[in-house]
Amino acid sequence: MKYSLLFPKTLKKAPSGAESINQQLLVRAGFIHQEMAGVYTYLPLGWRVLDKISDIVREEMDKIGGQEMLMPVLHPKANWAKTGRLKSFDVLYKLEDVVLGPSHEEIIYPLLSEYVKSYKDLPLCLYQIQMKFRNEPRAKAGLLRGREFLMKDLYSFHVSDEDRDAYYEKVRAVYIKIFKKIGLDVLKTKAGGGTFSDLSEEFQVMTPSGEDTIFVCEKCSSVINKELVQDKKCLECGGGLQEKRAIEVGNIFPLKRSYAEVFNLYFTDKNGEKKIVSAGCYGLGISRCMGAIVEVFHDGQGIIWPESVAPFQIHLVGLDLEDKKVMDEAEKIYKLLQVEDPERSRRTEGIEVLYDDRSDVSAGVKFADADLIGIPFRVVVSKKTQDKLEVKKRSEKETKFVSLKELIKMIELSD
RNA sequence: CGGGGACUAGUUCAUCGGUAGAACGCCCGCUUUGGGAGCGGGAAGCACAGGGUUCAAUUCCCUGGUCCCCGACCA
Repeated sequence: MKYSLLFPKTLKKAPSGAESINQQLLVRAGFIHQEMAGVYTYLPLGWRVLDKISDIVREEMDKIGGQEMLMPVLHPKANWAKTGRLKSFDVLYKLEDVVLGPSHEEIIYPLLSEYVKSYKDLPLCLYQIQMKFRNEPRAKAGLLRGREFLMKDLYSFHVSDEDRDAYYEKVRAVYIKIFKKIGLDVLKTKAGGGTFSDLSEEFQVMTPSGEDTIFVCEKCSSVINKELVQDKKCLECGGGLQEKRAIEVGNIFPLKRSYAEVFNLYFTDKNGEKKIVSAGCYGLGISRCMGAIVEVFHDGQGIIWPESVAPFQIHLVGLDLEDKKVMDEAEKIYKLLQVEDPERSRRTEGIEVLYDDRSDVSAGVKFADADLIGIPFRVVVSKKTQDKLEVKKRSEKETKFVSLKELIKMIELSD
């Protein structure tokens, strides 16, 4: 992608009102644009990041037998009346005859009750990645608490609670793997289950800017959400608890039996007996992860994307482009990088490169923009670089002069 | 949903009871290119909306809206 064509350009200042780090940097760097409180447009750069995160999530969901599909945003109001959540789910957006989906039990249970009849139809693991709608009384902190947000929700259905619990363990392990892949260290946290279940487990990213309060046991280091804390004592070992701030990026629930009862989700087992289906639901906030990553990975100049989720791998900066030789060299490198390694294909054949081809701005502007946008590798081509490339990792200070081959090797190794 | 703050050019802000100004950005020209360059010129505004006070309101007062912050809430 040529920077001169990229929509939109960076901003020197964040709009007033953008106070959280993730909002300031994502808005200034041109990843998102706020439309209302808690509602954002994902601009080309931001959408690429969401797409990267989604792809990682998909890959792992598929590995544990998940099948991706897409359920509707508009839900029949009657279904929500049936479960009682038309009233109890207090952040539900209600329209005249429909509600906007904040979660999809009210869709997937009736759906499955039409198809699942036998133990042979189970287990079944279905997921989607979709915008969710929740009328938060106070949307805040950029992408961390929106009223419209991108989420992956997986639902699993089983012949027994034991089978469900075994799968639940699997999902828990995969979640930790996913968060690690996208650069986030998470803590598993015990929490309440709201309208879904009695208890649940959350995945929390510890950071001072987090908007959740969690408690970490000084003795056994288990972690508990504040809603479960009484007397500031650990539930596991009775040890003292330390209060910390964190961002909840995932939440998994063994679902209440009542959903299956309400929507008549039963099956016939081997012995011809009618049995109730056991289920779990597993949420992961894709857009919130994007915000959390920025909260964790940034410095005074801008964002520092982990390589796995960066919108591009290389930010190629062309300087002295009025010099035809330099310009030709930069263009050549730009093209070579993109076709050099077809194994890395995603949107383009080869490495994803953002090429700053502008000839009407100073070097300083280009460097400042590169730092702000936060692509992992900055590669400069200029009069100085001759037949080498000047490479600097966004996360490091030193620059190195390397050949094109060495650069490609660097990128492959760091993957 | 309680408490607080804000709303003026595309953006960040200044102004102030007497009909609006800078910087950045944008457009044109020249100059310039290793950390947000320089000079000159230009375009750019129903001052959130409605009501009041006043000879006169962007400015003071009231109501509403929107956004932000603190709390409550948060599957």
